[in-house]
Amino acid sequence: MDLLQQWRRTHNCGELRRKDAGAQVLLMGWVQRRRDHGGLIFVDLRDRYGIVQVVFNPATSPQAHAKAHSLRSEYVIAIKGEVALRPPGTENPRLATGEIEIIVHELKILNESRTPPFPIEDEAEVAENVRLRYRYLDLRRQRLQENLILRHRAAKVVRDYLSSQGFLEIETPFLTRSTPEGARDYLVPSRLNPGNFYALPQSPQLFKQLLMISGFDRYFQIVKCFRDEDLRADRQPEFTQIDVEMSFVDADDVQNCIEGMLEAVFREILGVELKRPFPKMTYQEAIAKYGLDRPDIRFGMELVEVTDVASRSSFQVFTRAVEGRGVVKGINLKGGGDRSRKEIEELIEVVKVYGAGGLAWIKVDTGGWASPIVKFFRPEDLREISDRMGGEPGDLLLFVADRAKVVNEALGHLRLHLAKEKGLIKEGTYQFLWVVDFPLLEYDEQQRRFVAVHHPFTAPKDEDLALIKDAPLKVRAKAYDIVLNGEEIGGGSIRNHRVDIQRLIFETLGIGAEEAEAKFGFLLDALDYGAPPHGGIALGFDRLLALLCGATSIREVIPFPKTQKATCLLTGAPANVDPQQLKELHLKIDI
RNA sequence: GGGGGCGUAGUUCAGUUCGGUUAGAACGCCGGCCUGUCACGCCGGAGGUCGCGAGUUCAAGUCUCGUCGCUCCCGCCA
Repeated sequence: MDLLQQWRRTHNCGELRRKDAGAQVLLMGWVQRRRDHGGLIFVDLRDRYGIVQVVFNPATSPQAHAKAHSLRSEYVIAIKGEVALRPPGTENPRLATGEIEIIVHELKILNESRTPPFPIEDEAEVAENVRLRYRYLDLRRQRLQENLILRHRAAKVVRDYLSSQGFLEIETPFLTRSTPEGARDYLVPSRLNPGNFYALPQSPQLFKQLLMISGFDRYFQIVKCFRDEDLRADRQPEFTQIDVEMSFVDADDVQNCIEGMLEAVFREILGVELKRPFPKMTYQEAIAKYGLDRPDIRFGMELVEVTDVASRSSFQVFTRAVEGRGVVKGINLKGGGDRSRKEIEELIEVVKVYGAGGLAWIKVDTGGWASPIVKFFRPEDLREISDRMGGEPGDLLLFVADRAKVVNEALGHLRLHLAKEKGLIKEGTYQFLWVVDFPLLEYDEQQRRFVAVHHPFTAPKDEDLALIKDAPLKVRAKAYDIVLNGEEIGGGSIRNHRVDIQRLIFETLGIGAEEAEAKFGFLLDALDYGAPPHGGIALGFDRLLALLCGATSIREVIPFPKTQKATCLLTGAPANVDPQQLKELHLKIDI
């Protein structure tokens, strides 16, 4: 192996072109591939900028050629040589540098490499645990390099845009206090305060509100957040938010600002011009028509309520659901009438996941309706259902009858399932949607109390405030989610800046005055010192990036992600610690 | 906490139904030959705790039970 000494790169591996022919260059990088012809040896030299072919010719430099014989994949080398046009007919149009090659005069082997466990190529499909174990090698692959480069660029667009709009990037603490409500906290024991713990923030929510109270007016941060909950393809225990807060604004101002930011991101990163303003839909409409609070409106197949007609049937599944204060809704799979009974039965599995007991179906035929359940309906009722759902011959009508929540979730997901299966979703389109007017509260059966749908600092709509005592579930919040292609990428709200209303909300949530004082006293105090009207939003940066990259998991845009059990296969975290460390922290393990 | 999928050579997989010879393939790796390749080619070779542990059996990669890991989903995630 050789020392770097005074050798320095003159170029990277991706930038040399025809016009550079004749130049003396010094390149460094990794051996992507070696093609040893015995005489000539070709090496594809790789760095993050690209790949260039270098040629070892025994006639040019016998020493370098002899040395090149020992090169292997992923060796780190430096070469001095001359840029030459490739001989006619040997250009490689698949390489950006494919018109030229480097005739090597001198070779340094800066480091050797064990044979990598998998090839450093995008095409290599490697099990995820292997990739994570050797993440530093996985990250050498072009695909992930591009993802992280895109991540950097997107973050910069966000910073530049928000800065141009007068926002200040201000850091908030990671070591903070645990607050009730919300996700499980990651805790950090305090050595100096035995028995006490910090919590890593689920989001900088309260700090950004405090910054508004301090008068910073417009704040943002691209910031890590921590939630100790179970993982998913789009959920990691630590993830990144674009966190934004503004003073003297209402929901429209926040939304408008975020639209501008996303417009800049899509323009700069993808070259896509977004249509503005983004459409808005109330939560109520989203649930009614799409079954989910994050509708994918790139295609139709909307849910249709048929509870009233269903109640007139003698089909017990329907009538019982209606009697139990449930609902009956359906979707129309256009042209789905050619599905076999077995194929329809398979769809039951899709809805069962969400608690639905089954799936009723009716095929619309030229002559009428075909289904095991038509006999329970009067013809005029079938006509009514079919018409309401836009049924035409060849269509398949699918129904779920149950509690509203189950029906909506089951059909909402079934709708997505069918659309993906039938290819109804046009790839490469970006359909944004604001979902607004979320309910402020929902009832938690387990805890037997009201809980905040968004978070406890969200303001109720002015006109609904009076309902809070008598009909808390009817109170709508000044809360909004931003949905992209059916995925929630962010959510926010206007906050309670008046302490009386904030106290009222705590009270409604069953947080007594004493508890509120103990846990949120600092916020209530702050609100009491001239808090301006304010609100904001937080966007899931990883999720946004995954959509921008076309990745199916946010792990593809995170350099060192955790597994589904929240472990790091690279470092082995989490791990045991030295007993001495525990002692210093006054901790005893009890498992 | 629950349901599904996967786990066999360094990698990706076949073999597992219905137990039966020495567990195969491709790529990669090692050695040799090769002066215009770029998925170089040709010849030869090495490489396996079939995730792990019990059990059934004359015999287990294959069947049973348990367990571990990765993954998708439900619950959970204000």
